[in-house]
Amino acid sequence: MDAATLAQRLIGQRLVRLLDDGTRLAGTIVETEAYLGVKDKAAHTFGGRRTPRNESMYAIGGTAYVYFTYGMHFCMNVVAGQAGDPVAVLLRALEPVEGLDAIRALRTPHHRPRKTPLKDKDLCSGPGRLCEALAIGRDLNGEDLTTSPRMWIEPGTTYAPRQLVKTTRIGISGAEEWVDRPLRWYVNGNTHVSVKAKP
DNA sequence: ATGACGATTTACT
DNA sequence: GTAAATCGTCATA
Repeated sequence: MDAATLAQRLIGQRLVRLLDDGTRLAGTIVETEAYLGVKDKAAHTFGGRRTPRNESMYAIGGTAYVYFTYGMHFCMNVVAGQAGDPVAVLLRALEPVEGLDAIRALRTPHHRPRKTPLKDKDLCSGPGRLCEALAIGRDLNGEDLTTSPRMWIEPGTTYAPRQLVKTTRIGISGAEEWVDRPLRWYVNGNTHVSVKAKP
């Protein structure tokens, strides 16, 4: 499937994470971005670049591509294409629905004390935040979401196409003519979305 | 071996 | 709004 189609279909579905201790965490996907592979200047695989880091983008659709960035955050993608076609969808925000207490704890590590308690809308509103919230790290890179006992996708809330906002992607200022391509989708009015488009 | 740079988040002014 | 935090990765040498 192409990444733009998958990005829209993932909105409303539920990302589920089962921790080793049996805790079940989950959130409804409310914001996604499509990365179109070798032709997309914003994608890690632009021009066919293939390295140990982005290797799982070349895997079959349904694989997780988890990478580390800015020296401190993870981001998670769902690979969209056939094996060898490195297109994927970045998950940018979830509306947390299961395991809120555990999620809050994961988002408040002891080495990073908080001045004020986190509001619900700040728990999973960003690609780095949602990975921290669901304990998604290196060990889940390359995970097959269609068979994994640790992380998978379930049906969730159904949103009509007209409830989705289609706009530009975030954090890709160096991508030249791809900067303005509308390849980000989010649920209109949902408070857990990371960055809203200008009205 | 080295250096520049992130598909970001947080706190502070 | 601005800036700091923080380090794995990759291209260059």
